[in-house]
Amino acid sequence: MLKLTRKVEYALISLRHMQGKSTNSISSTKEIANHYNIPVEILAKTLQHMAKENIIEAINGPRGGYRIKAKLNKINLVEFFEKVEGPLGLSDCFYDANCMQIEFCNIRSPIERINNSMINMFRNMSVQDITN
Amino acid sequence: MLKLTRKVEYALISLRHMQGKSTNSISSTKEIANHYNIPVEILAKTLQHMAKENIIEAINGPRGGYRIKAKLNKINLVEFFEKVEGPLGLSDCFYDANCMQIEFCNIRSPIERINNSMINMFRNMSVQDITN
DNA sequence: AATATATCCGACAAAATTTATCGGATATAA
DNA sequence: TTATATCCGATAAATTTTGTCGGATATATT
Repeated sequence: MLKLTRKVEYALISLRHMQGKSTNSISSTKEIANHYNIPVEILAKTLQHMAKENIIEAINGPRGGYRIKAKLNKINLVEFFEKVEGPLGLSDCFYDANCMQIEFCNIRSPIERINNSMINMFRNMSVQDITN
Repeated sequence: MLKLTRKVEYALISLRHMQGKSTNSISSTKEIANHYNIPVEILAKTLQHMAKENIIEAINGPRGGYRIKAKLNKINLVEFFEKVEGPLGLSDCFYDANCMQIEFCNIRSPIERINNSMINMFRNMSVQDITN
């Protein structure tokens, strides 16, 4: 409950890895996967996904790989989580109402308050707060 | 990602339901399950569990059921979540280190900071903040 | 005492989500 | 031309969450 997914963790690990290197330096999927013991294919997917979201940039061909493209201090964690994993919320009902309880639910608005607190907390942190 | 489980939701719905009734009034599993469209058996488990944790009290026999036992304003959400669902954390590694990355993980301490922020947030809210 | 209604509880099954794998395509530096 | 890298859809495995089943125990009511 209330956990991050591995995809998000792998994404953050990769960003921090890249940020530790000199600007324009390129990191390959294999390099990162080996270094941190991450399954290559799943990391590949994660990196491709981040590239599509313009967080990082892909360089094709041999000696290719990825490097950071976005300003990490400009991306807050809510944006980041949503880019990497999709919509955020303590319950599905805040973005995809399809719930047997919804009609008579007596905790929707209290949970929503808490949800907002959580989201605000993450909105006040940038990706760079983690990768630095 | 970052979601509450149904068990927690069912528990909160039940508590709020009971709190809406006069003191010492008893609510049966079936009553709550029917009212909120919750599968009876799974709600039964959840209520039994809360009874074991002394949050509510079970009355056996016909016309039995449950009523609130603890002071809900004295139970913060971290305690509550942990009683109902077990240990809390953005990552398993904070309470059960068994992770391929752990040796070289470069985001453990940053994630831990965020984890602490989240936990503090929940610690500053009581169950009653939801059930009232 | 018998009965009906409730909790109690372990084992199991289904469903959903997360995590990982496979196969083959495309891009490009050497 | 070749080797090395990204790209990407389909699928499979693993894990977690959610729900079901069967039968036991407790007790108010009749």
